[in-house]
Amino acid sequence: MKNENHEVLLEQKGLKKTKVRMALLQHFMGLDHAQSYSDLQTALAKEVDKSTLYRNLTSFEQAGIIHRINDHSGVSKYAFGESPIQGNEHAHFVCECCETVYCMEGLAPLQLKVPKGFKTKKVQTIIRGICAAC
Amino acid sequence: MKNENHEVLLEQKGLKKTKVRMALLQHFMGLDHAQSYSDLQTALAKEVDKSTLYRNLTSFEQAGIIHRINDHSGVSKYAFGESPIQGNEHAHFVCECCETVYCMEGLAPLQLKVPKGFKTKKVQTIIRGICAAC
DNA sequence: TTTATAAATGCAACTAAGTTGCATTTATAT
DNA sequence: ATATAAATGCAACTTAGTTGCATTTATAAA
Repeated sequence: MKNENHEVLLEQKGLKKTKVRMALLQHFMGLDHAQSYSDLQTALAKEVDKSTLYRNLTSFEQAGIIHRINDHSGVSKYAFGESPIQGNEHAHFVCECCETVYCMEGLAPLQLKVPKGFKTKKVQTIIRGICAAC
Repeated sequence: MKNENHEVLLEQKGLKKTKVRMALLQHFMGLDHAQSYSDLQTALAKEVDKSTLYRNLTSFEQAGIIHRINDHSGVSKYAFGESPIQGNEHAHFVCECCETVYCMEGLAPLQLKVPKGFKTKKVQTIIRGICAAC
């Protein structure tokens, strides 16, 4: 991916093109699995301030550039692309061996019957198993 | 539920009958929704030490008395009964209005196709919507 | 009933995630 | 070139959850 693309993306979303954001985009695109805050902190060689990082994750999430995933590990993870609960319906796969989280695109959404009085809006699915790398 | 039942349950699981545990069981049984640490801390009038509470939650979970639920809120919640990923297969319903988490018993587990190299072990489902109380 | 002992409790100190207020810096539109 | 709104960095904070250790308590055995 070229820097050009990142700039266009940020502009589209009305976000200023800053070093931290360019580095973040660079890092997210081309990754096939989700990143925690500490993964990101480690990956972004030039130390980025904690609050700056979190604020950018929030901005990106609101802009639909990334989505936040809760995988039962206790910490949020973030992956490129829109959220499954708005727009891009997909499931998440958590490897029980390496704890890596992948987005599984194109899985049929499921229908579940709920008790009287309850109204389903969205269904979120986490698949646990062993990933291709393990 | 009588105290008798709680005592029997603890004995069955090889756990000592203590005040904190009896109070916890008392609280969990008869509830139709999940509790966070802070819910529990508030509910157990007689202040219980944080680590004692967490340790008991862990013991109860290991004994299959309660199970831990991740509802995307960032904090774990706990509900009476065995875990859906061992034994008691069920989905969790999260109310988008009041954030209450309910266990939905008897929902059919589903088959999802994953990419080559990935192996599914368990599927966890969170249903988001509006609950009967809202 | 007393006593030994292993487990449970309470406390303090800690880690790590995530948030907030504020002063400074920087990207961008004019 | 400059004004301005947004982004950054910093410090201080909150809350979830954990750990080590000394004390207490439930229970089983004498």
